[in-house]
Amino acid sequence: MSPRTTEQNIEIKKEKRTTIIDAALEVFAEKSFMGASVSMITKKAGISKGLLYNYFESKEDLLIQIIHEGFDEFVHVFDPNKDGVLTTDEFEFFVDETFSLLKKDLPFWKLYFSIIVQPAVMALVQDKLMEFIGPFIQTLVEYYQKTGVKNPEAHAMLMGSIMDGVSLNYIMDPKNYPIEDVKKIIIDKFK
Amino acid sequence: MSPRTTEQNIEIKKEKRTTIIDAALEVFAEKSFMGASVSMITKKAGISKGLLYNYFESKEDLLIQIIHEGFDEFVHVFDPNKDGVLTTDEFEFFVDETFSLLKKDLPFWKLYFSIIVQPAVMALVQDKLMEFIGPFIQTLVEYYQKTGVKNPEAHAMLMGSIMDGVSLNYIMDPKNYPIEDVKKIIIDKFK
Amino acid sequence: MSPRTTEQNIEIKKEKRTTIIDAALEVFAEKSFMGASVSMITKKAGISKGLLYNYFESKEDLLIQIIHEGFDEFVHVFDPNKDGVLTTDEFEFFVDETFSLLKKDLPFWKLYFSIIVQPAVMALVQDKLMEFIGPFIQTLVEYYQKTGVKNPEAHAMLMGSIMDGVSLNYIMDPKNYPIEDVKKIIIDKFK
Amino acid sequence: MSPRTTEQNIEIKKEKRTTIIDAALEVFAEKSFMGASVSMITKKAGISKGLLYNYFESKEDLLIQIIHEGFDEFVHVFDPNKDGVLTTDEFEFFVDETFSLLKKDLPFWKLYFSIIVQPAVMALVQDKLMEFIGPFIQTLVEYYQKTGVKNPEAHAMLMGSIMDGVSLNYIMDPKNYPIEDVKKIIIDKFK
DNA sequence: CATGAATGAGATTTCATTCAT
DNA sequence: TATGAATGAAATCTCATTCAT
Repeated sequence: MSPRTTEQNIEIKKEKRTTIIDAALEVFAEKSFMGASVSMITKKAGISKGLLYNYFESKEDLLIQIIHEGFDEFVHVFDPNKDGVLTTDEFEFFVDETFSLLKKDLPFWKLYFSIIVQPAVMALVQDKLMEFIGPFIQTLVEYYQKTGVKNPEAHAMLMGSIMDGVSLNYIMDPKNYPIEDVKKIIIDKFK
Repeated sequence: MSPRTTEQNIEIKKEKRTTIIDAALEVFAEKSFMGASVSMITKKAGISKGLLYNYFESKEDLLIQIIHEGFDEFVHVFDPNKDGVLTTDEFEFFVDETFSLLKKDLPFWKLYFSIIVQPAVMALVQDKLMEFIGPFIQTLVEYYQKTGVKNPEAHAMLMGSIMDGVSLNYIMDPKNYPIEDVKKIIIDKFK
Repeated sequence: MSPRTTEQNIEIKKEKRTTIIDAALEVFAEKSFMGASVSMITKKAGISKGLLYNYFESKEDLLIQIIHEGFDEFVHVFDPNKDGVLTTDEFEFFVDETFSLLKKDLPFWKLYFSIIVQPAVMALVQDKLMEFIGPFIQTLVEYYQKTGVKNPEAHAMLMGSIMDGVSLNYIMDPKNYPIEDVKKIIIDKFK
Repeated sequence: MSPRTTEQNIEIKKEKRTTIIDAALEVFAEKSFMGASVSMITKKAGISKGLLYNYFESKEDLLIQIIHEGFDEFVHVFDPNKDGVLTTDEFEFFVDETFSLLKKDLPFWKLYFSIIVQPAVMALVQDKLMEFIGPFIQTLVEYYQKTGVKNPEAHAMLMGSIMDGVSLNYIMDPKNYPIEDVKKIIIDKFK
């Protein structure tokens, strides 16, 4: 039996880590952070309880890492224009891309919404979320400044709220929510 | 000598019940249902743990009663027009009234949003919520049918989603959210 | 409103006391002493919890008084012959009377059997029970000495055990237990 | 380094399970099911409260498993003749074996008697008990039919009651109960 | 004499986390 | 790296008892 190479070990670790995160995401989405137990997660991941603690320091740490990585990936994917100022076409792309990302990782966004409505849990990931949401809103503010509406800040806030509201309703019932029609109306009215 | 009269006891019960519900609402709003403990609630209410169970059968029962009473009151207050069809003026009133109610009972609506994103908790109050949300959406659909837009269902869904999104953002930071400006934009664009 | 006379008050107290004991007996019989709660008893008796403590010092005291009174009454009724020595006819009467008493107060005897199999509860009423059971067995020993069997002590123990065994099975299912036939066999074989 | 082997874990589980059951049996025998607390059991077993729930779903489940296994073992040991019909010699063996089993596991039979006198607890194990007691009585009925007594059913019931009564008295005070002499009288009179 | 709201200790149960292997 | 038995703190809930009225 030759020992595993370092590369193989790293690969194995990465895969197992992903397995755990995926399982945790599903359980968190269903039960929320407080309602999910470590047992549920390890059972779903098909690993022992002890092993989870080789990868994450605690249940809280697991949550934090999930959120951090989720948003890092999000920011990576979602940045239509490096300078942060949107053209009208980019605004359309922006709306489109947001809902497209939603579909790709429903459990993550379910977790996101369950976190933001729980101050006690929100505190754990507040910084990371702000790091992401801040520029997002800022980009919108600048966009509406450019379009010349009277109250760009309120427009940006509303637009952000709409994205939240539509996302929230979509993830609760993706099958029946008329996301495409809704998207068209949004773009039509808010571009 | 003589025992407390029945009237006195009823009065005591009513008041204490309200005390408990108010305390529970605050704790639920802060920690969500799963994250709130009965100890936290009774401590905030200034009573012993045991006493809560003189008033509510269980923590679940407490939640259910809070939700039921909250929505019963809501429906009582919020009914712009008995026939369920809105005029444009009533639509304005409708938007206005929604946000006005929000302000009156922030903890209740925080609880509401923390529930709808937790399937396991949502199941406990699903029926009651649907009883309330169904007609709400239906009223919007009928309104948009009357205004003659191309896709009234999608408009209604979007409008409902917007109310959710704005409410969600408002309750998370009522001080800084430009609710009045946002309301004007909504009415302007969606009436 | 003239005040109640002392006699009336004593009468009322006695009746209420009986009401409580009867209720307690039923609940104890169904749930056993440990499984019965004071609430169950007061509910069944139709009184407040506080009132029970006007009549009995504690749940334990209630049990003790029930047992004491039950056996005092039993001894009062059940004493075929003052000198404690049975004739054959009296032996028949003795068996007959035992089962007859059983029928008259099933809950009491259910309680009795649930107590004797619980050392921790038995300790509370041990003395009273022994006060009653001792002479009972002694009478049987003397009877079998008189009949000239080889081992009167063992006969007496067996006879006592039989009375227990039959009683136990009878109270568990009075409708279906062939108590009359069984009695005949006992008298036939053990007189 | 390497985790415990599956065999080791199975071994540990089996032993600990036995430890818990033995402790529970002692506590149940002393306090009865309702009067025994999980704390008492785990303290006697020398384990933490939490661990009991790795082995049994609940206190009720613990009781049920004890009863099931107890009777399964009993039926295994106690089956004088496969065809279920006793000869006179087998009847003697039957009586003998019953009391012999009693001696081997006093706490179990104490538990048994404390259960049958508590309807609320009896309900939990009713089925299992009937599964065992039914054939037992049936075998006796057939035996007395064969001996040609007038009322075989009553004889069988009485015989069952006697076994109960003697057992009950024996387990309450094994040191002083003249079990051998009593056995002889039973066999003499009821064979 | 009578009520039942209230308490607090303790019951059953859950669960994040540790650790021997 | 991986296991899962084990812990202990804390959760939900029960209940005998007290006490203001």
